[in-house]
Amino acid sequence: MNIGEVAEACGLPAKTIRYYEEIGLVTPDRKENGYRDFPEAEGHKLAFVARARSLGFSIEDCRTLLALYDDPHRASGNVREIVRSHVRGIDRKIAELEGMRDTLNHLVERCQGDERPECPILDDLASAPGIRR
Amino acid sequence: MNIGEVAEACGLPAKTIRYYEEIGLVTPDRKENGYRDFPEAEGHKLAFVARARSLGFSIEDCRTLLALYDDPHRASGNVREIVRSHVRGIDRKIAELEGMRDTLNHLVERCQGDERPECPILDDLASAPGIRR
DNA sequence: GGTTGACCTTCCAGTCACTGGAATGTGTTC
DNA sequence: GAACACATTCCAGTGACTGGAAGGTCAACC
Repeated sequence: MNIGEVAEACGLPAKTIRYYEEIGLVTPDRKENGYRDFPEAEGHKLAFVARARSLGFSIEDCRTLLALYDDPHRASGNVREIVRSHVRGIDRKIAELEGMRDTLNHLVERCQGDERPECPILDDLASAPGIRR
Repeated sequence: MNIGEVAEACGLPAKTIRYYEEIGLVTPDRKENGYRDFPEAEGHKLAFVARARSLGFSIEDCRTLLALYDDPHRASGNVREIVRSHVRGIDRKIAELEGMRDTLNHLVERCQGDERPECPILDDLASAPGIRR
């Protein structure tokens, strides 16, 4: 399979696939003309990585997950722990974003949002702690 | 004020403050010895940016907000619209993360997480669409 | 045989917002 | 004068791509 076909199949841009080869996530063969040639197994790996990336895993996580996928003697407990740890990270990010959103919504509510310059939002940003003397 | 003092006051690392100068967010004076000298107004700007960054605004947003802060003829409606648009972006991110989390939690529930290699999580990742032929 | 156009190749640079480190200069204190 | 904290500049790296230039290959059509 050419890079274009495999890109179409797994939904990743060809550029990204070349990048994945560069960092050693996949290792396609080469045809005589220098074109990459993806055997089925490499196409599967790319689809695997595409799915894992869409679930927010880092490239290094993907590398680890791929290795576990390839290892018939893996323990599913290892996989689950990686996923759980990733979920904890996601939860932290959600909490952080919700904190921001709530603060911002409070500020938006208090701002008239008209032609006048008075603005509680800017006042809040300017009244950051520190500098006060 | 030296960079160290202003860093302490606004809670940003000195490195970050030098970077902010490089990209034109702040323009401290210079003492005879070459050291940066931050007048009070520049310290306020840094605190403003630090607060805005902690609420998730991009550097370019910060630049715009600083300009509005400095403009006595601003319309608070412009500020509010920037913030609202930022909140919409945050909401999109939260929704995306929640989707990931829910999918991952489903997978974790179905995985035994023991010594055996059978793993519904890896099975899911491997059964990504595409490639199927 | 020539030409178009789609596809492929490599390489370099840019993104965002810093962060680390090296090499060097300055200020303060003992 | 030595030690030490603080300051300076400059260069390189992070993560995960993405864009673009310059060129090679292939299939189809005239």
